[in-house]
Amino acid sequence: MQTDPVSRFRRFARAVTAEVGALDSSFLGRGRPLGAARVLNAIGQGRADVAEIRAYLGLDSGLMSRLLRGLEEEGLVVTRPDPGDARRRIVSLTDAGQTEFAAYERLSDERAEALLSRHADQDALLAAMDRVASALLREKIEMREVDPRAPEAVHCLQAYYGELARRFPQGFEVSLSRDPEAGAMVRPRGSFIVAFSDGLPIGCVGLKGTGADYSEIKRLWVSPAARGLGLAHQLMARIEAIARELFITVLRLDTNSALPEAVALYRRAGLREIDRFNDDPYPDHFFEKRL
Amino acid sequence: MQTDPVSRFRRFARAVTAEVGALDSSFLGRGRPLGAARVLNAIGQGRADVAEIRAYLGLDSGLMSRLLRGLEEEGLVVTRPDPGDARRRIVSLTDAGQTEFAAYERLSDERAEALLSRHADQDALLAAMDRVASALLREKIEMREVDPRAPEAVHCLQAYYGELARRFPQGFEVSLSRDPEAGAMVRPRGSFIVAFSDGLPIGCVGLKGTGADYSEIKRLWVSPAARGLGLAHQLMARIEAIARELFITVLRLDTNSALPEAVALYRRAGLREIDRFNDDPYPDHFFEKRL
DNA sequence: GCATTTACCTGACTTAAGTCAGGTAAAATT
DNA sequence: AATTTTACCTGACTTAAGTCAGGTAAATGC
Repeated sequence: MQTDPVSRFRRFARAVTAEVGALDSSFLGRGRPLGAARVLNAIGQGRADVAEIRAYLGLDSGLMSRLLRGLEEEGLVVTRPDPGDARRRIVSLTDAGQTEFAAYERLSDERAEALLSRHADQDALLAAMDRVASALLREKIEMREVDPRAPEAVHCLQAYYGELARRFPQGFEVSLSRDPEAGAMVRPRGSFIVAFSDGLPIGCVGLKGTGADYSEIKRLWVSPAARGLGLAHQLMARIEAIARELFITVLRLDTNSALPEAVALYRRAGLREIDRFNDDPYPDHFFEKRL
Repeated sequence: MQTDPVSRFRRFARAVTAEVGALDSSFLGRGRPLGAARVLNAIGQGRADVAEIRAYLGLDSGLMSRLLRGLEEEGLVVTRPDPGDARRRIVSLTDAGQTEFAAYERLSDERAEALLSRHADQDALLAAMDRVASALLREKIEMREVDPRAPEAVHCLQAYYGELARRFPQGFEVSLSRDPEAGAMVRPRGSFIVAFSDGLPIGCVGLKGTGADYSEIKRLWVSPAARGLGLAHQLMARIEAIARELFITVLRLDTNSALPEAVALYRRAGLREIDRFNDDPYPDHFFEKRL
């Protein structure tokens, strides 16, 4: 019986090999050997340093040199010496190279679309794919400070409000269109952080300068695809570090017992439970931390 | 922002390519070119017909011939003419070939284990991987009649009872050790079906001959990894076909409103709701279908 | 300032993979 | 029975990928 973890993983590998291999094969759709196509795409993704591309693709220096020359002869890339170190070379795409790279991207998109369109339960499938990818990439999660009105932030906040609406027994009213608190979550009064995993927004947290003698942590959310990876802790640590940068000395936050994992997280993170400090109807738990 | 389906799928492909590629590379761990190793493994998996292996691996007939001869020279496989068609050839592993194939399997297992061990949230990760694999392989689901006391069946039944225990407000008492009903779910009185996806049991259903003038459908279960693929319908259709084979004319079943998707399924499947026909404390919905 | 290291290039080579045009014997078709 | 098709084999060839031993020029270390 193939129910042990190793068998399950190997079954997964067998299942995705065919589909993912088909995606890779878009690198062969334009009459260019795989090696040259991979180099072109590495450059298209923004890699400019020859040594970096070589390390990324695991190529021999001689082979890399020949592949690059081939692309140069095709008129797709140009190289010039690194001004800071004339031994090194900087590569970039010409206009023709941009066009060719875009064609590869389109091919990949088309194959991905064709593969996906064969599946009826796309939402569930993509959710599971997000989960697998987030777990596999968990060491490469990147956090960026963004404006809470930026699309990445709005994406997270919509998911957050949607979840509140589902989980609060009394529901939750979304008033996202013009968030009155957004202005308080930008520097220098506050901040807003979005966590990305290979480009996909998977979590957020806000720091809201209230003008009073404390600041508030708001809208801590982690995508279902990324739960169990310790991301909420990382977000809390990061926003706390920013609070210190902004000379904030007292952090407060409120939450609801319908979100028991949030309550547990705040307790574990060393926040102290305090009395109600606002008259918001939703929260029933209140925390504080002095920095 | 990379939140559209195509970007999410491509992110998934990027994330798994590295890991799955590492698994594939176990085919290179024994000093044999990839092509030869793939042929050896195809034979080890039970493929015996040369033409079938050629089609499966997408090889040219000349190349296949040479790879096979190489393996023969290594003493790993033997070929003999197909007795039914002397043009065709049957390949099988020698003892040395068996040993070599087992070594490849061990390599793959070890790599899989190493990859998995790097992940803390294994249960959630494997659940998501099962879901992805089941969706990708949904056209290759295989249903087999098995004894309800066989390990594959017990695996499904444990999952089934576990889910009942979680979902019934009053809980559910598992008395699996010696299932008194198992004997009524084997031919000629009844039947038990397990659905497999590339070896993993992902669903089951039982047909219980009661001795009375009706038979019962019992223990319809679909793994969370395979929901949304229409498997429950397939299982119902299959068990109904078997009931006809056994000259059963009336099918009954009971279920509980804590399982709304089951109630909805039975209604959609054309079963008629009837009055309570037993004094089991758990069910509160009763269905019948005349064949 | 001089030796060493580094980044890239070049030429000669090997290996793996695959293609293509025949060829043989058995099976299927007419 | 003759023809065609099929399954496999063989030899000659091409291409892609990669390896290895030098070589040049710039940067670095002592």
